[in-house]
Amino acid sequence: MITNQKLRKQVKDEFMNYLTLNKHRKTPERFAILDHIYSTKGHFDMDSLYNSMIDANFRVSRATLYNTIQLLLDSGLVVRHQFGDNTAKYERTFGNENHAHLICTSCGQVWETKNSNIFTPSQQKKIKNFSINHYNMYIYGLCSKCNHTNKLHVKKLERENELKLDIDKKEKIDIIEPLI
Amino acid sequence: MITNQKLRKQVKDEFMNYLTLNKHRKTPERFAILDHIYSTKGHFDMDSLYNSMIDANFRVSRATLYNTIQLLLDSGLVVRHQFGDNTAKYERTFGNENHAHLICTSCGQVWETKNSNIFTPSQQKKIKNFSINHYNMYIYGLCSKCNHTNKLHVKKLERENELKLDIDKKEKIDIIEPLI
DNA sequence: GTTACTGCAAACGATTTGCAAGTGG
DNA sequence: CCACTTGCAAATCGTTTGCAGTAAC
Repeated sequence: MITNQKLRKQVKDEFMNYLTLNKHRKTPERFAILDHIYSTKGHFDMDSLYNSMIDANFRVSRATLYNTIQLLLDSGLVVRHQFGDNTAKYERTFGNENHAHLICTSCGQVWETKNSNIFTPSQQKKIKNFSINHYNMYIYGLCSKCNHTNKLHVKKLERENELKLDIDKKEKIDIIEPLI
Repeated sequence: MITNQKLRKQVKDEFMNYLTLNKHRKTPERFAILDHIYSTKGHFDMDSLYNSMIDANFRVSRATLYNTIQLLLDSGLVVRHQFGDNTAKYERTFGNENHAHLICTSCGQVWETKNSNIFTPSQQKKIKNFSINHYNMYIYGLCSKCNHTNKLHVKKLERENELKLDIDKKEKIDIIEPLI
């Protein structure tokens, strides 16, 4: 288990290399943003990053945040997600387990799977003419709470409409039954 | 092999059911939009959908397109993607092979894999307390063209900087070597 | 010193919303 | 004929950009 202190040093070195190689300047803002991102786990958006940096008494403009996040994406230290809404979410690349995202289409909450080895090396070999850097997997469905509510809702609607769902619809609903 | 004619009828019936069940009105705009989407394959965004409907001599407002696409998402007939940029892309759910998306982080082009059975039933069982409706897989990396350009670029930068990449960086670059 | 970077505010563009007119049930 | 839906235009909101001042190199 790598310590957070060590990880922060490693990614700083990595970023330093990236900036040197690509002839970008090493400003305090850039390292502060990287370090800030790597001092917490989980997802964040630009607004929460901005607020959390201000709260930590580090004055930085939104323009600089957007500028820097692009460098972090390019250097592979941060990944970008976009779930249901139109606000981009970001996540540090290292120090997180390999995981897929579970997005509830009803309440919008996002969960993560633990240690999902969905993408094995043998499967990677199948993909020709493309060199993989990283991947994101988004699984849409209903969380247990919404699934429960939804089933009651569908039943209610069926009754109200005195209408039976056709075969296609039935198959679809079968798919979204809870998996033990 | 299902004919496109038959598929269009099926999804229309499905949409009809959805609208009935949820007490939404069956307007000509809604069915025209669905049918328009299911008469072509591939990705589209709201702007291209709007223009292509106008070209097909069907006057519809953007407000109605956004309204209707939400119903189509809710009914599961259309899926939404958001790749690198901040424009949502959409895709019809049925009549497409099960595929993952390959996104080149350099040129931004998007490819699809054919018949990728990445997500097997046994893997689905691992996910507890979540009922899966559908999933999207986004694989980021470099297409063969950009990968070639990038390797030359990195070599050039290394020479210019008289700098060897450290171990971490080396490992990372290994990952993005072409896979046969 | 030169040039890239920062911060600010204004611009941008995709999406959403308010409201009057239209139409499905 | 009621109220949901459409179309239009204005509003919204995340993100990008232009520009003047600042700092990395």
